[in-house]
Amino acid sequence: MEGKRVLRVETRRKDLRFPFPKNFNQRVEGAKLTRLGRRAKYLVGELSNGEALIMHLGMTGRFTVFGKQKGNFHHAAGEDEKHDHVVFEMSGGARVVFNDARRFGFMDLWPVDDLENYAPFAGMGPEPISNEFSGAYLAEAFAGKKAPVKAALLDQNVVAGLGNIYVCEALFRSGISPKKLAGSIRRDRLETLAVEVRKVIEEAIVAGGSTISDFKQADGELGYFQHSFQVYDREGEDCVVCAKPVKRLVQSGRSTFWCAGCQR
DNA sequence: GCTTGGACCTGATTGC
DNA sequence: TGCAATCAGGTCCAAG
Repeated sequence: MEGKRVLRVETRRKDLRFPFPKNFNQRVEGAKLTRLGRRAKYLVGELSNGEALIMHLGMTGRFTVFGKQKGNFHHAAGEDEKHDHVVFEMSGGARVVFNDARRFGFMDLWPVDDLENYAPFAGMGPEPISNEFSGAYLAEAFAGKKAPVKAALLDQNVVAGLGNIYVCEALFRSGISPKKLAGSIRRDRLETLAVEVRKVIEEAIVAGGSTISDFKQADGELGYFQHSFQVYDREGEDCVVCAKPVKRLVQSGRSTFWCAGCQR
């Protein structure tokens, strides 16, 4: 999409998780997408008309690129078209289709020069792969926190962009119990945690993400990081380190997978 | 002010 | 086989 013009936008329903912003199609059509970036789990497309096209995949959202483009990204029609909710027709012939069965994703528009005041971004923590994120940062962010470290790492105001899978994996690699209160973890262990969080994210990106049921990359490829899970979705299986069974518990309504032998 | 849990919506899986 | 219950990668908001 980057460098291309949005020739036409087709919204096939009036809302996703939230209603589309007012006059969404008209505000996007005709604009050139000058830069496509990301903040946490939000995709941010900067448009030539000064607005930012903000897109979130929710849990089951997916963008697929159809049409001829440098010989790649040429695919047959999607298998579940009833969940194709938005179609962007780009200059150059590509069709970018947003599909989201569960409709937890959404799209929004916000002035590019005011993104720091976009509500979800205000107060958001640093990116886990940025220089700002470190053991020292975690010590400061966790100070006085009585929530379990699992819940604290999922809080986007602490660190931006970690989800349930990667928090479970990072805690396992760090040897830290998900039940440990965030404010009670020693500084040296937070240094380890910061390193492992970064490594998990970087490895997952290289592997093309995690496909549990329906995630696909833009070219239709599946992710491969699920083959590297050490605890996530492995309840009852042997821990890869100590062979004790991996446990599951529910924290703040989310499943946590962990090893009681390795994580203290 | 901080933390938890329900709600949002659909589909796949499990159990009766 | 068929139906109901449960669970799922995220985020927001009300209640505690």
